[in-house]
Amino acid sequence: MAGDLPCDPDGVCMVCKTKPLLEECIPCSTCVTPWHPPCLSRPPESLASIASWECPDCAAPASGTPGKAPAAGAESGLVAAIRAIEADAGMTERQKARKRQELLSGGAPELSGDDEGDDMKRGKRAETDVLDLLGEKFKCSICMQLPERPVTTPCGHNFCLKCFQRWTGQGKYTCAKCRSRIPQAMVSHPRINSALVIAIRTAKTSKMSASDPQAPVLHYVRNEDKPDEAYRTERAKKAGKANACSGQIFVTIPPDHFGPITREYDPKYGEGVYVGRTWDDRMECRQWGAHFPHVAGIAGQSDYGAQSVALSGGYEDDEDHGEWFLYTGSGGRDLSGNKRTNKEQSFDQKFEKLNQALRVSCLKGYPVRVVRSHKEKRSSYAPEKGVRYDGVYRIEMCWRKVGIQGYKVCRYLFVRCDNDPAPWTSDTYGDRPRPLPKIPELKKATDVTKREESPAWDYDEQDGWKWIRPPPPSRKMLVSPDPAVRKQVKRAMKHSQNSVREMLLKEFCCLICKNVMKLPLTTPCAHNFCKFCLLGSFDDLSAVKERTRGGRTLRAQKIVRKCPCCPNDISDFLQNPQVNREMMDLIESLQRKDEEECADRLREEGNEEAEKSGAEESDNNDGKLSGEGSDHVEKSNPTDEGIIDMDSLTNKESNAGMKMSNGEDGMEDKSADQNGNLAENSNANTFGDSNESTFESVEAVSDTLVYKEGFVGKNRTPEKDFTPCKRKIDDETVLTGGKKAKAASLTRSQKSLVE
DNA sequence: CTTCCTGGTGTT
DNA sequence: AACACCAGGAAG
Repeated sequence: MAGDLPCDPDGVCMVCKTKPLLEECIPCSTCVTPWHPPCLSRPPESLASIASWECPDCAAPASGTPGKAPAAGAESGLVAAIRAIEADAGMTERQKARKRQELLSGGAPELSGDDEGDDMKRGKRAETDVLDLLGEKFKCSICMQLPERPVTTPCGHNFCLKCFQRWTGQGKYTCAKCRSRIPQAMVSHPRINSALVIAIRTAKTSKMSASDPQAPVLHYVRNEDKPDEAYRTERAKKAGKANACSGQIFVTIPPDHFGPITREYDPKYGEGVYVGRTWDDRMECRQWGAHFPHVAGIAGQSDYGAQSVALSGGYEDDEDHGEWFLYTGSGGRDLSGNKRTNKEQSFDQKFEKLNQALRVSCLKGYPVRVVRSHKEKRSSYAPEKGVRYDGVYRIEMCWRKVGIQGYKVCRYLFVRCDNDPAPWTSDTYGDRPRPLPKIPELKKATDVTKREESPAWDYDEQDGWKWIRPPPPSRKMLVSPDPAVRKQVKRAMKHSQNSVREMLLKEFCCLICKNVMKLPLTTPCAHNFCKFCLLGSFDDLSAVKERTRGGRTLRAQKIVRKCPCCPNDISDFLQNPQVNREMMDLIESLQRKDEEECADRLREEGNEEAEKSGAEESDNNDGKLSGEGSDHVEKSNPTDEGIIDMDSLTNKESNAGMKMSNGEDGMEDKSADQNGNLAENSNANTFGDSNESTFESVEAVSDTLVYKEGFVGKNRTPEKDFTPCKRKIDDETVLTGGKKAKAASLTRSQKSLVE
């Protein structure tokens, strides 16, 4: 059984290491990977069965995630379709690969509504280009497909998580492509390269959703006197962010809002909280409404339902399988004194309070938002750092059982039901209804609760997941929607439509210099950096400290070097870091294309400007943002410029970097880096003015709002006594680009303090 | 890594 | 007003 391996990309059988002729190999009918029959433990019996032969990997899919495969009924059709593609002599290999991908990702992309504007069409064309590029550049070296849940080895090769795990599961601890050793840590805890995931997915899907807000009830809390970031009151200055107060709430959902936070609730950027959105900490997550409680894992009301949960490793009974997980209720612990958390359980959990709230959501079939925190160390699906929004799940059933610590715990089966794919997959489409996984512990469960009525949130063949019955009305309804807010939302939504390539390039940022990576390295902890940035951030790269004393060499001492983004020791990786070639190729192709498009756009805009420059001037005099033109200039400039500037910079730099790469190491690179930063700062300054005016106008709008109650209570006067919570690097705000306005680095309250 | 310990915020 | 809560620095 073990030991069955396919041929590698060069056609060399991974078992016998010979290179059989192509005709000698048989392709798997599903994944089309070639295999060397003499090396198979169970080769196909007859000639006839070769045509429909499935490789060991496809025939025995890894257990675990349910429903990942296409619907059973469609399968035979799928296989036939793939074979038809393979048999088509009129297609090049690339075209075939492309077709296979389309099939496997759930059918050809439907290009609906061709009546969209020119912009949209260009967008679509760009995407398919990018998808082509991806298909060319990125292949899991085992299955030869676009990597699914990609992981990157220290030697710079990319694999599907599953292929990788299958490979290492067979006791192979060397790279399937280059035979370099794979470190044990990566074998036991492979990390998904999320930058790659997002890139692949952005290329596949168009984020330009057509959802037109049909007058949602906008909830607005009076909190504009709060700073943008979490802060601490005079009294709370002692300890860390634990005692911070929340900054502004940016979204306009009521605190008891169920389901996704869509763009119409986001007057700031008009994006809403998209799946995969990550924040530094729980406070920031709270500010975007994904999960309001700062400490608690469950947001909800026992008589009403639970809106969201956090998976952050607080309860050892939790079990995370990505698309579904088993969640543990809260309570059962002694929290007397000022303990926030106490891992020790000393009594049984019951279905009351927040546990009951979850049960209500289960019974009603409400969507529950899920955030995962980096603190959940046991899950492969947890983010590397911060807190990430992973979409909505439904609680299919709940029960009680005796937990690991011997007391009863409440248990919930969460199953994903989001229209957007999860952050760890490069799927194009979101979830489809999937069969419930087998839960062995159910045998010993008590108080088993299942939903009787039809779920309020359910799947519709046409529209995907949606409210089948109306969502529960908010009990904290506050304001009548102000037309100004709606206008603001609309404007923000327009601006959020970045071009695919811009988004992609943003994903391929070096986490140190924040520019698009050149010579990208992927650490075993799945962080991406420019080679020079990473190497340059360590002054001495020798593996060990050679301690010499009196001419004698003492025992060498290993040096620990932490990844700049996480506490992992990457000193082994630094000994022989290999550039992720595939990623580099892709970045370079993207940059080339981006230049082309920029040129295109400039030409077009030049024409447009010329056409209607007369009309615009009168608009601008008004000062208020009336026309799209002025609007566009004001708000999109900072992001646009930032990106364009970044690119041109990187291009210059990468040229320089390439030439330099022959010569000596980090010195030059560092100076280049500094240049980059300098340039960026000056850029920020240059546009500071326009930014500020945008800000003021936005706030002026907010101030006109009516409110009944707010989050600011208890006579708190943050302006007078807050200190902002520490931020690591100032330019972090700048670098997140469009997400956070650059002006945000200086909050309004801070400004007033300065004055 | 573990332990200590602060005093936010929503719910009861 | 009391209570509960899957934080998060800092120190050991």
